[in-house]
Amino acid sequence: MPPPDDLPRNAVLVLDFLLAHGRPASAYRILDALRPQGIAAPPTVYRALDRLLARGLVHRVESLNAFVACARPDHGEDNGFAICGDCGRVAEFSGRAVHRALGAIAAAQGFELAHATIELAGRCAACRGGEACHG
Amino acid sequence: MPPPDDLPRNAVLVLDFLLAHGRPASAYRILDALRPQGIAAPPTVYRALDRLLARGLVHRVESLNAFVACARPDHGEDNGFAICGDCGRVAEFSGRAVHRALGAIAAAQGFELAHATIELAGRCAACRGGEACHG
DNA sequence: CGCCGGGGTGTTATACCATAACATAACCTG
DNA sequence: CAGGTTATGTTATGGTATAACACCCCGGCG
Repeated sequence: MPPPDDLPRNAVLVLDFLLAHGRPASAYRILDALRPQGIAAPPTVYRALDRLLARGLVHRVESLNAFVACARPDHGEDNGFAICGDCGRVAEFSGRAVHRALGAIAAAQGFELAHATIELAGRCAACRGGEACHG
Repeated sequence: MPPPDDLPRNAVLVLDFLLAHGRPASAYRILDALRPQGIAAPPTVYRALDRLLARGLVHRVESLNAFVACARPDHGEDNGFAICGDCGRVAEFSGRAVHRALGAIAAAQGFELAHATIELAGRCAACRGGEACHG
């Protein structure tokens, strides 16, 4: 079930902008860019982004508080980004690649690794066990 | 050169709070907690956090916009966090562990993996080559 | 002593990121 | 047409982060 192309108008506007932009953009940057097309307030942008995120057509880049068009929508869910501090472009790589070797990824791409952020979200063993763990 | 303990007063207050807190806290959460100790404005907290981050005594958790005391300051720089969506606690693991197998980490800890965020920051091959790449 | 300098701090104001809450419009369907 | 659903518009607000400037303490030094 590939993502159907029946995206609402605003989602299309946002996605087209991100694709043309070629690097991550903050929601407010998107907002400014789309004002001429009638987008006037933050919630409009965030709603469009929510749809696109749900379809896996864009990703959120946590360390930038920004959003980027997915380079390869056939990817899995847990992707990585190699974020260039100079040009702001990102190289997206599959989460499976992480199983290989994180260090090798950077080296193979000629990427000078300054900092890696790795975050897993879910539920810990204690909480899965049904115990009250908020103490 | 282990980090000397000559931390300024405010950094000590923030670090002590984070250690006692046992999980990530936002800067404003810290601010609220330390008002009784005379901390009154955001910049005070952020300055203290900057010092602690520089010494590796706390880490920033990007996906939460929050900060957590480093569980093991002997770690390397690029650590990962397994963030429990229920209790908010994080398990910190060494970046080297990522070289093993990300999936195995979650399974071994009994952590139910909902989402992984992997971000590398640095400079891409193009920018390292000295080319103008901001086009 | 008087001067200077730097680090740490305090304070105000502001910019940026994100969402709650509510109103409206378009559309399909019975 | 009535009623539901989805998308959108609008206002207001809350959460995150930093710029800019003033102040104080303390130590070196003429």
